[in-house]
Amino acid sequence: MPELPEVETVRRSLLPIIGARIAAVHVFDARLRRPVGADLPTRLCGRAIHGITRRGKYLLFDLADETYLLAHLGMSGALLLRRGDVGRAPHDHVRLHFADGRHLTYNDPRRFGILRLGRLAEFDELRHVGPDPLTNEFSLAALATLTRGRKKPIKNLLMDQQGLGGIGNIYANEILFCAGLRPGRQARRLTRAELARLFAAVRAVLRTAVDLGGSSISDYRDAAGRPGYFQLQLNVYDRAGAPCPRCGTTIKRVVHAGRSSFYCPRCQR
DNA sequence: ATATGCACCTGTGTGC
DNA sequence: TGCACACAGGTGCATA
Repeated sequence: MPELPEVETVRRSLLPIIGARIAAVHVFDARLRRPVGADLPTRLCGRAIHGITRRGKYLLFDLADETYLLAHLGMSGALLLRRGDVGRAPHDHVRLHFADGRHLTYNDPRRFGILRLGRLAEFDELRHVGPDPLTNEFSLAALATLTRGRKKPIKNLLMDQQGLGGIGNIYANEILFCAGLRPGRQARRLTRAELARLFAAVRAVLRTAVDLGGSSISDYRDAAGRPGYFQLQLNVYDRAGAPCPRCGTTIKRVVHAGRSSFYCPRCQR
């Protein structure tokens, strides 16, 4: 479910918990991709949320004293901020209760997500997260460096979190449509002009998707339960057999490195 | 080093 | 209706 635009939308929808103090923690099921630490409740209780930042698809809750709660939503994770008695729904795994009566529930049917407490330097998963494509750490020159000498398909390079943090399968496909590039093109074969189009497309697609609150394809919601609207703007993702919105040619599906790629054979070269 | 295949887990849609 | 199978927003490890 969640790529950069969805995670950023969740982050923004969680900002109202800044300042809230954690009064109780319930771990219903610790079996996530990494098991939730048995000491999580003890270590969280009494702490307050001082800030929430994002690194690629990861969220970092600042708990002060150099301690952070690291969260990743995997393929199907959601964080829901509510108040009152809501019971335990299927796939509710962890719930933080705040002193003011609100509570934050981590729900994840596939359990590919992560909730982990520690210091920044302890989070080895963050070492594989490259620069954020929406900041000025990312530039045309940086994109050119990333692609230099790389034989893999440009789509898989865009999805490599070590190069750029936050692009997943939906947005890689949409970015390449916007840039007019086939997903299977070898990264090192892109011309200067194509790299410039690609750079602009990364920025344009991700910014628009954040503005629209991400893509709600089946069940993605932000922390307040609101859906995103970028799914209404998808040009190629999951549209195999349907007409290209620009030229009417039938959208094709191929597989690159085990992930579905969608493209218009006429608009994308 | 680099690129791919597969496993992890549950739900959903499709075809027989 | 039941069943088998393919596929799904991600990542990390094993393998060439």
